[in-house]
Amino acid sequence: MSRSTQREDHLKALYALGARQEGDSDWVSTSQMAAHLGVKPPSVTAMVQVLTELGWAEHRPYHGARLTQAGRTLALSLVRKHRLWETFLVERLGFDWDEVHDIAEQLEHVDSVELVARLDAYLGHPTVDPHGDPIPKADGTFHPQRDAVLLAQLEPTLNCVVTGVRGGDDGTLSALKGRGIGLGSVLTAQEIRTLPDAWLAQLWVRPESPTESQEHG
Amino acid sequence: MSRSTQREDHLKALYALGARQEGDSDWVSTSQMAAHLGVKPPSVTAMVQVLTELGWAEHRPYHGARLTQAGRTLALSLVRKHRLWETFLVERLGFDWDEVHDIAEQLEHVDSVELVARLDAYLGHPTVDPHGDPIPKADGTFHPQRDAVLLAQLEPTLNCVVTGVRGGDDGTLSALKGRGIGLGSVLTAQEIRTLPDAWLAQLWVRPESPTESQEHG
DNA sequence: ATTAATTTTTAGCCGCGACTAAAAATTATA
DNA sequence: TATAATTTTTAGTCGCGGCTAAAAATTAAT
Repeated sequence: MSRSTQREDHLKALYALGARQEGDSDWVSTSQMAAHLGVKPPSVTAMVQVLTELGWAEHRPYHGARLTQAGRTLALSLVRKHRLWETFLVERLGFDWDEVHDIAEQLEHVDSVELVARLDAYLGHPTVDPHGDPIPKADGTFHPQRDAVLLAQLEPTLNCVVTGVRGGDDGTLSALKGRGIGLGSVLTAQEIRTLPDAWLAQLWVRPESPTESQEHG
Repeated sequence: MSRSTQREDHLKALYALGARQEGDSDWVSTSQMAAHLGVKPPSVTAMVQVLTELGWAEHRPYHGARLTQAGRTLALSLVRKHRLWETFLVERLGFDWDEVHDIAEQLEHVDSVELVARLDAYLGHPTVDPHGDPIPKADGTFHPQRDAVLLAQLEPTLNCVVTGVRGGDDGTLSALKGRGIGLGSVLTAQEIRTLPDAWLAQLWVRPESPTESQEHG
């Protein structure tokens, strides 16, 4: 791998752990990042200092790190690549949605703007990936998830349709598949009560009326 | 990039520089490899020793290195991945054949046997890549180039059809494109006499009768 | 057959990105 | 508020894969 892969992974971790918005309440601790990346905290401290020198992050010692605007833009381009490749793997190569994360993790580090542009066009400029997560546009903007809420926040009398899975580690994804739950799955209010608590904070759903049911294609 | 990318690149260099066949006349010098890879000879010596420890190469000091059977198998799988990705980039994403080398160079290091298998199937199990080079099968065997000869060896009265380009550096490829020469191009005997000498040893062609002409799709 | 020129290897160094152990700062508790 | 527990940073080391400079082997030339 190119030597900048590690930097990109730290940048993505910073983004993924909540440093998404501007503001002063979104600092991420080095130990959080370390846990996320599977390395030890001192390694993160060192890398965060590199990111700071590159102008991609700022670091308040003993307090945390967060992305600069430049860093956020870069992180978004990585997320974009990741989700476009996942879409390719599922829609064109026929992978299941719980198999693609590790491969996309490698593909996202391939460096070619032309490649990303052509892949995007080839896939028909998709706005969401196979997990239901939105795909940032080339300019860094999103099509936001419309009307979606986390299952934990759904009123307990409502049915819903699954529109995405937060996080996306393969363990959860294959567990969901084992229960027959995927993008577009309809969950009834009763059914929801049988689900493990851990999933309630991970499933994005679009609410429906208590009685209504809906097909998906 | 994963740390083994460098090892893979050295392995490919060893393969590319003629250590393809079994035998005792195909030793490759470390300086040859160094020039090919854009590094200095001592770096190659060190890496060749690593490959030797892994059982992928053998090294006779001051004489050269060559692949073991295991190393050759691995090198072939890299060539296979490279050429499958080139095929994808040209046939599916619409790249020109002179633009894809660097991108495929990165894609070939993505590690997933399942991905290669599915990509191969998606492309319809192609036997040659966009440069006309044969794509090794998963078991390491080739469909050999049928009836092809280098243009330098063609009898000067014969017309021919271009079936491949040896080497494949982007400079030559775009120069060829500038002259309107690509896979399937028909070259007449007169036309051939106008070509730069350097190309005669790089173009694979299938001979035709002196008068016959042929379409290509 | 020596000696000279070239090639290759060895020796020693550097930057990157991990690590452990120890020091410093912060947060929690008494 | 003073002290204890925790978190974070600093200090120092290591492996990888490059590098340069010097030594060793090979090849060429006298």
